[in-house]
Amino acid sequence: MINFNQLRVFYQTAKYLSCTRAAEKLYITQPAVTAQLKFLEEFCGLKLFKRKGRNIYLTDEGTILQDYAIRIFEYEKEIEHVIDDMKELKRGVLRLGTTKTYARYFMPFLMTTFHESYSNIKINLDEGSSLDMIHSLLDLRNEVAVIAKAEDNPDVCFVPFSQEELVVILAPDHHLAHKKVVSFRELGEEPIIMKEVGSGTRRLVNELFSLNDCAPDILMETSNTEFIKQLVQRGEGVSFLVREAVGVELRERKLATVPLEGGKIFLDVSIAYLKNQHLSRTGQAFLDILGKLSPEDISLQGIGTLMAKMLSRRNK
Amino acid sequence: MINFNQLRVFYQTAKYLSCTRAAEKLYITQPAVTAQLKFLEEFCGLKLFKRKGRNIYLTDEGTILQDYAIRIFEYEKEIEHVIDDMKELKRGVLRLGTTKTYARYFMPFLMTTFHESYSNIKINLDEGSSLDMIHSLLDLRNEVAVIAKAEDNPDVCFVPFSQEELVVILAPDHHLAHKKVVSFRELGEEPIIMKEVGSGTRRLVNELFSLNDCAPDILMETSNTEFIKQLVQRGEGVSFLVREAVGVELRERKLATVPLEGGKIFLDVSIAYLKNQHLSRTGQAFLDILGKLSPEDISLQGIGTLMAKMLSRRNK
DNA sequence: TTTTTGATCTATAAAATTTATTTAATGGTA
DNA sequence: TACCATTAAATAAATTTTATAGATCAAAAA
Repeated sequence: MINFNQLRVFYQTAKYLSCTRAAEKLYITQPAVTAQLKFLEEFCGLKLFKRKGRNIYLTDEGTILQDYAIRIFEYEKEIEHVIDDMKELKRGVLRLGTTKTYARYFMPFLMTTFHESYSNIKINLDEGSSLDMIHSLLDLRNEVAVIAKAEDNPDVCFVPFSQEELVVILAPDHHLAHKKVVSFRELGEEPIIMKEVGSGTRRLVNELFSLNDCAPDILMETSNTEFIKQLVQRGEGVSFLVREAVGVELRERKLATVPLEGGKIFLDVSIAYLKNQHLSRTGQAFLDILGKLSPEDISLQGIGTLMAKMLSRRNK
Repeated sequence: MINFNQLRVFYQTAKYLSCTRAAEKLYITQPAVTAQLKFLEEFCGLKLFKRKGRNIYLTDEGTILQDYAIRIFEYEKEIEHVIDDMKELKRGVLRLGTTKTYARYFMPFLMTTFHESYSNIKINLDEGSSLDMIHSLLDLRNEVAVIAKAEDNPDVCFVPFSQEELVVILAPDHHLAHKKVVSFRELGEEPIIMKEVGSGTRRLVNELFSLNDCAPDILMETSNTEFIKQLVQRGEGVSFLVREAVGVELRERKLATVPLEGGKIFLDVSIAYLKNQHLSRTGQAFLDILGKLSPEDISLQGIGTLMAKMLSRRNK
């Protein structure tokens, strides 16, 4: 194993062909240089310098070694630069997790906002169900997740961030479609097309059904929102989705919605990260960006309002 | 300045994702690893590992740093390899000096012989007068020189190596060409074409003239042997050259020679190197090769005999 | 299943040791 | 004389070890 301290002393001495100069550059005394050079020569089993009078010169072996030393210490500079970059968030990775729904409807926006402040941080966006994303945090695959609180976990910290309205969707010609209001009990009679296990939407829907002392009659379950929309459109059953996700279809009357008895329901969107794990600087930076959106934004507002806020802030 | 010891510990720990394993590989105890990692993280101002239970994982920053560490320590291996090669004379440079005459007439032979034993050592052959070569030793430009002893120097060590016969050369139709024997006094009457200042031949010739209480009448001086031959051939004057250098011309009767009164004269060929300077391994190896030719070869034998010897030894 | 036990890791603190550096004095060279 | 390298002893700094604790996991036992 090469002693890099000795190599560094050699490098400087070879550069200036002077122990004294090398000592100055290294902020040590000159005898320390002589000593380290001696150790290095002993280690190599080679004379690296020729001493002539009060001057020193490289031997041929020394010259060969110098070539390599130069590369090593140029490389060191590079590493130091990289470390500084990472410290100053000029370089790094942010591993984010989110659900497909959010990924599609507002993550691009959050990412753009983050990217404006930290343009050199590579964002790695992972998608899956809310539960999958919680697991990805626990497995350290992701650092921050923007998800619905699908399941409580003692090791995960959930910061409420926004709320999304959840709406019942049905085919426009569905027999419930024209009712003024619909109850969970009524919906319990209908075949339900449910999001997959682990989904925050599913958790909320299940909760609401059991609050109303009934249970959903699950016909199918899938993680694919497009599937759900198409199935509902064909009248296979009814489902629940975030309003933002079906805005177009509702407007184009491909899908319909009915107000729920008891008023609107909302899905909490949270920022999740591990409790007992130091957040990386990039993760922290992302939270800071999100934090600037609150606290007013952490209210009963859908993402549409939130995005408007962010946009206005950006324009300032 | 990066502490390479810390980086090395980091490198091994990142490789095995285990402090214990890294400690084994580094032949230190595990707490030493933990400590060094802590120092490195402090230096960087970045978390490099995530601790989860009894395992550790790289953070993103750690992964980036690892890329660089890998390169550094792969490079270290390369350097160690180069050092070994130099030690084992599988790599290196031999800077040799010699005079034009020898360079032409027997250095190629010496070099080939050396190259057979040390095929990876680059030979750098420098040419000049004997005196030039002595200066090149003193200036550390060359390490070993094969020259005539042109001038004594307290810092240079001369090891007699061979002897070359020096002959008078004259035009075949020169009025002295057919004498049985010629004296220096007679030659003092003739215009002499002399080798340049610093030449070993010149020194010997001068010495011999003054031993005979006369001095050469120098018509011209040059370092170029071919010039001398042509000038002598045209009858411009007489000169002295090593017999080996004029073998062809004598045989073809383009030049003539006359025996000298007092018998043959010889030029000592010596191996010269600095007294108070450690010889490099390559230099030492070259001397060893030459040393194997002696001691019988260091006798009154010309280079022709010597080469025959070397050849025979090679064929064994 | 749940609990317990033992093995395995990492972390920490203090002491011991090794390594590097400084101080002071020496010697050689221009 | 001034400058630079070397040497040796003393000192400072770094690294490592020893000893110990805490956490987790897997297998064994309740």
